[in-house]
Amino acid sequence: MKTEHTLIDMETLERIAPVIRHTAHPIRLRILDFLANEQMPCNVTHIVEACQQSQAIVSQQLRILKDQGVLEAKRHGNQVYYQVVNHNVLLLLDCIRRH
Amino acid sequence: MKTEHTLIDMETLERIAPVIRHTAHPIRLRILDFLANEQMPCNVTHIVEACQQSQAIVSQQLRILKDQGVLEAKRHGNQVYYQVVNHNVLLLLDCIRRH
DNA sequence: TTTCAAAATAGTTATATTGCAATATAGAAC
DNA sequence: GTTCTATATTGCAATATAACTATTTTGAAA
Repeated sequence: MKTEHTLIDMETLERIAPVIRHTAHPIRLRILDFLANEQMPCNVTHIVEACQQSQAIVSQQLRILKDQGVLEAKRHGNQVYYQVVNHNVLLLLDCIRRH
Repeated sequence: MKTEHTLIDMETLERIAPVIRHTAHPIRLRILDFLANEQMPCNVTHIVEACQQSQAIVSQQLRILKDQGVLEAKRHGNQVYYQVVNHNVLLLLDCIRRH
């Protein structure tokens, strides 16, 4: 008896692969790990500290994650707070912890 | 009471991110999904069929996955059989199925 | 309205990745 | 050896990504 073959279709793979690919970057993973730990929206300054990278670089990475629909941003006066909205990508972090 | 912060260290992220990044590619995910389904080493011709791509392209993708330590190849006479050896990356497929 | 802090964007250069066509290698069979 | 089948590699050209510096925008406060 052979196991049923139901491969994920290519359209799905083509749609999701870029999200994972864009997420699989050291700084961006750090951002996600940090936000997941904090369990609340955090402002950019706070995230910059957690990453130990320049503000410009972190801001770029935040934008990439936002473009991929992984994060969402909300401005409160002077500051912008980011939070994870695609919680599936957090599975990547579990995947890494188990490595 | 605040939750303990133990972020994954940057060295680990820098080491693992490329593996995930190289895996997050439509054809390479398809290869993994196929091999995971077959549950046994498969030869290149078989994999090419599953991918519906040219032999050259599939061969390139196989090499990339091998370089990343995701797959291993064994030659038997004329043919080369590939199998998944880093089973952690299969979590990506679960991650995609849940999307 | 000037100033300041927070965050985003632009511009640039270097490097990596992709897809594809052509060619090469490895082993089996004759 | 020659031929055939299976697989790998090479060389491009196009495109994408990375890192970094400098500059700009935004909103708050003086």
